[in-house]
Amino acid sequence: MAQEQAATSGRSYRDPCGVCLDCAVRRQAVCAALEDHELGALQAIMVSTRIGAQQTVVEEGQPRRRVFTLTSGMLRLYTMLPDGRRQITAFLLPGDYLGLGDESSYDQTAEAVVDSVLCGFPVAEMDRLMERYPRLQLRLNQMTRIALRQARDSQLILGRLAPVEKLASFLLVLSERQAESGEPESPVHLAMTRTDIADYLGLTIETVSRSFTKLRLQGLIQLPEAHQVEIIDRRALTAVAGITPR
Amino acid sequence: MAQEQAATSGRSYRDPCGVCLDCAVRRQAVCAALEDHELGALQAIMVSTRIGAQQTVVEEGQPRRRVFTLTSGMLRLYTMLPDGRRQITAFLLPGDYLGLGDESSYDQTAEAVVDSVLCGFPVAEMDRLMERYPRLQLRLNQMTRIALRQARDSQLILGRLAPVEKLASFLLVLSERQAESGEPESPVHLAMTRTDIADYLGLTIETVSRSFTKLRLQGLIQLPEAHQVEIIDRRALTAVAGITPR
DNA sequence: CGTGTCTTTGAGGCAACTCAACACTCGTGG
DNA sequence: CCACGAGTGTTGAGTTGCCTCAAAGACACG
Repeated sequence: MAQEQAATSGRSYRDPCGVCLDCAVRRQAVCAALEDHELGALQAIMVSTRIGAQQTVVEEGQPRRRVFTLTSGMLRLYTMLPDGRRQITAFLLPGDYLGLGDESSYDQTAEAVVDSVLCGFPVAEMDRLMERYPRLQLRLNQMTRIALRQARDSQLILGRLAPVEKLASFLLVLSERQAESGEPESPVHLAMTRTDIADYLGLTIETVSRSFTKLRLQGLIQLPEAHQVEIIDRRALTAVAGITPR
Repeated sequence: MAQEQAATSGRSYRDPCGVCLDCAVRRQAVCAALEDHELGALQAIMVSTRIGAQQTVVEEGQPRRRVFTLTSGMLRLYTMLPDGRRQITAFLLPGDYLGLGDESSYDQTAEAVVDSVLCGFPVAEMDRLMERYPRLQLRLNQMTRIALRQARDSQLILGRLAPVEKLASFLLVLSERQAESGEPESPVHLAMTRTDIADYLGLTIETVSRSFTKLRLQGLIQLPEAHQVEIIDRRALTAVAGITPR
């Protein structure tokens, strides 16, 4: 396992050039709740952080002092059992918020899947800001509700779908999220490894690999590279998934 | 399947005698956020509803017009696949709130496991009340965060635990929740059927039954009745569960 | 060019599922 | 009072499919 190598944080700094106004996730993240002229207040408490792939952002059990918006890259959120079994509960994409479910301490570990950039906010100052701008609070609640729905979708996938169905629905969700970010639906880019996918879907890497092969042999997808999935027959893939992705 | 028999609501009425002040879940439910003298506002929009076992409270897809606090009994929240496979994502106990994750329409079906009593609130009036009492809003957000954490715990259980481990952790969680309600920890009362447990843990009823037998033969539990579980060796049961319940 | 990581594929075993039968409880009605 | 049927839970036998173990290919990096 490579991700145990480092728990160090990346370099932090007041972002010199990238202002919130020009941010790539300005319309997706928490900040979407604020008007342009209100952004300064958020930017004043914001610290931009770059983090390398496989590095830990926050660790389960640590005091929850900062919350984050992911602006680029990808994070995995996971819980680990004493014997090493791991369950990834979510992949965070740009615009997503880190710290939604946590109370006084983080209850899951967050690691960067690839090099990522985060906006960090001190919890205390964020709380003050939410009192000042109630819409910020409302937006955060909405994002928590969305996360809850996603977690419950995941429960269905983990509990009742067969391996191929799990993978099909996973690919469709990724495809949808790519589309939401303005990228094309079809060549789905898998930033995570097969191990990550397995630990997200409750499978072994071998079963994940075999499921990819099955979908490929059925002509539903193509795999030009291991991390590039071309969706050939979306309708059939949806049928295999058993569920209509939200 | 018996639960398809009825989608009718129980009788609704302004509760004549039971006032919020004397409510059994006054300190656990949303209303815990309000002072005694503020309760009247909540009670004014509240409609108490009795619902029989197996009856549907809200159905997936319906417009979310009312939200509820469960005051007695038990609900199951579930999603169903077109082919009949079912995943129960949560069991709601007295004090729990129904409608946390939903936006404009319910995204899961809620059914009564046993005869239950609910406090119903029109969404529009509840929203107005939350503006008037910000603490109500905060409390609801906190409950959503708790639900999110529970859903993520469930993801771990579904994705990475073996059947016996799943059942052990399920029993421990129920035991804990009983204790929170002031009841004894040990004879855990299982209001739901084996089918419900199976659909919650991602197993078949036979595997659930065999797992009960395994725990019993190992001397960790006793089963005087099918719905009564005496926890004999809590430490060993926790070890089997693999996780420390929150 | 060797080393390490990641992915895929193959072979075999075991555990959970499927199918089936039986025990038990609880109503209902003869 | 007992026979009967429906619903629920347990147990057994057999099968399927996922996991385990193993190996080889692909690729990046030093």
